[in-house]
Amino acid sequence: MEPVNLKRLAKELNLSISTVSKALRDSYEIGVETKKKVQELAQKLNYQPNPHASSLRRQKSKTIALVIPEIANNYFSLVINGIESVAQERDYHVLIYLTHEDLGREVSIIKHLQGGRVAGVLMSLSMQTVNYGHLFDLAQQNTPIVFFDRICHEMETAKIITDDFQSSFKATEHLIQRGCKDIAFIGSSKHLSNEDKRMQGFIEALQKHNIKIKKSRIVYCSENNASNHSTIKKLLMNSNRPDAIFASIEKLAITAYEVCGELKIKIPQQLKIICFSNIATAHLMNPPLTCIRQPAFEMGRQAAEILIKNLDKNRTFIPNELIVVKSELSIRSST
Amino acid sequence: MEPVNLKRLAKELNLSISTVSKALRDSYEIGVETKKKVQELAQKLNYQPNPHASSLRRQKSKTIALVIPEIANNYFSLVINGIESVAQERDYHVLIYLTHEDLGREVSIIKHLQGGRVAGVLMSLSMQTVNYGHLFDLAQQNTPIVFFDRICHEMETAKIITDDFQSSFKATEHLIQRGCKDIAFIGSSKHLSNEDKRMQGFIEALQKHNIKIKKSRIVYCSENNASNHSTIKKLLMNSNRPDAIFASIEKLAITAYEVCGELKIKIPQQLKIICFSNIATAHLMNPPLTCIRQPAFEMGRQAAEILIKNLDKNRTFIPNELIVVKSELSIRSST
DNA sequence: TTTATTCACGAAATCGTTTTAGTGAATTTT
DNA sequence: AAAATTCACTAAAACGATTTCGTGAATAAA
Repeated sequence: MEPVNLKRLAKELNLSISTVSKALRDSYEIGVETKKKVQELAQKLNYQPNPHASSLRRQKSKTIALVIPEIANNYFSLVINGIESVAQERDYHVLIYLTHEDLGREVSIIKHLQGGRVAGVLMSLSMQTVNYGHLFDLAQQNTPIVFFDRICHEMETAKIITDDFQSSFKATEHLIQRGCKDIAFIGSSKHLSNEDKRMQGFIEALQKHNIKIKKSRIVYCSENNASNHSTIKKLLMNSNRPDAIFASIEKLAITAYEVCGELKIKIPQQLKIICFSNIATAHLMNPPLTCIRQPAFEMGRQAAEILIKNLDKNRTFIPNELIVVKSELSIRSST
Repeated sequence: MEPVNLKRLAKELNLSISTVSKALRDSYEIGVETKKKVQELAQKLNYQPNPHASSLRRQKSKTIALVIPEIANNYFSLVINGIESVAQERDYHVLIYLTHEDLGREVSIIKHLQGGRVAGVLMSLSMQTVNYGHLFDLAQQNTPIVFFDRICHEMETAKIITDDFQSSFKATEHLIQRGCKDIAFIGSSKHLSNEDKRMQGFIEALQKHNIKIKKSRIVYCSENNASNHSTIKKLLMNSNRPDAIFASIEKLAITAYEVCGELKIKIPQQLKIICFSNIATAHLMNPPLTCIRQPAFEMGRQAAEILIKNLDKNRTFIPNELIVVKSELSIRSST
């Protein structure tokens, strides 16, 4: 079966390849009659331009890469929804890559992206990412990166975050108002930009209410579920355990629920739990989980929109910009 | 900054482009000394072959498309995890497309894929997909499709499913053993392959236990959450409501939980609920949800493996094959 | 010693599109 | 009437990698 490409269309219409190409892009150089003929035949034969040829010639592709730590995660799933909705509107394509919170994989993925496979990158850093050499390399090769949620402050580009500090502050105050005097903050990684803000918000809220900050109440977990479980269990088995847990990510709150089940600790009577989360069934949990809902979809949309707008303008460098989308506190029975 | 491509490497080493190309692919035509030199320089300059040029020339790309109905869904998230793990091993890239359960979008996405953008497609049909013209078109253009979960029986290719009939049968028997005499089956779409199997399993289990099958107890919902809510509410507000609900998908079970909350129906005392689901917090729900866990990750892996294996062998047609991966019943307090 | 074969490499075509630089003919301007 | 401009189109050169077909030199076989 003969392929349907420009050559085929040209031959069939007794025109040159360039005429056909221009006719399809509605160029002023081509007569209206000819244009119509070409477009009709293209339609009829269901001509689809070869994206590789096009990308090669134009030195840019209508493809962006999405690099995220994991996908079995409500936040990132919703982000993808937002990104995909913009991509589909704008006729862009989205490649997906998972780092699994592993710096090695992140580096290797970014390296693969250096060949010009994609026009731009949307990214949320892995927990382990402490230096940004690979990202600077990519940017230097004229592939712009837009960060969301777990951003890289050191790079000049657009970054979409939520109001981590404010939300964390508010959440902590909420716990204090509920009578908590000894709150533990459980974070996922010392290196992440948003973690840091969340911790700061937590600390400042305590300070404002004259609650002493104990170092032992700030616990960092890892990307390993089993070790997180034992870390939290150790925290809660102690005779003077905290009266509340503020988990910076959903996964840790879930682990905390599990540990409470094992240790027969009653939520919220003996321990209140709050966390940043986009879990869809928070209101159906036992007890319903109070959470700070991040505007995941909106963050995905904004990140994609900024990146694509710049790409469409042939900008290879994206101006520094920090966009903050507000999170929302949903108070439920766990606090 | 000069780009790092074959021309650049060739110039720097005083070799021809073809020699460099062959050296990098470890061709027998090139001397060991030269090979080493070339590979070292490539390493040093961090040469990354241009994927578009390569794809254009070879008339195939190391990219596959994943077309799924939605992503904010635990099943599909886990499937992606499986697919991505294989893709990363095999050095393939994954484009992601969402149909949002909409046939129009599905058709448009598949059409876009006809230009040879991808070497193959992994797919789960939308709820609305009743005819398969667009898919046959794609297959005819030598782009193989592997289906998973929501498959198209009419096409000759590989299909990965779970044992929907068996699992459904078992789940129904479980409800019967728990004393249920009037079970309602809530399905998501009449058109889906797996829905049908699940319904069959449900019916045969009832038949085996001599329970009369009432047509009114088989309810079909849609892709619209609000209308599903009122459908289920209507079912449960009735004075002679069923004593159990078997939801074919997670979303419907969640809606059922919500309706029970509104109507103050106690689960499992007044109504038992069971469903196909991959929700990570099923054990933390109130009450913990009994569910049939589909082997999502494994299904994703297998689908990707079959597709990629065939692509690597330059096969454009994938032999008919039906692979069944077993689901697992997790009994919890909701039944 | 002559002929074949292997070795190590290069020239050039090719993939399908885009784009620059024309080219005659028709039309308009001077 | 000559010159300039517009119109509608074409030829051909990219883009970067792959691959076929050579080609001289060195080695092996006759």
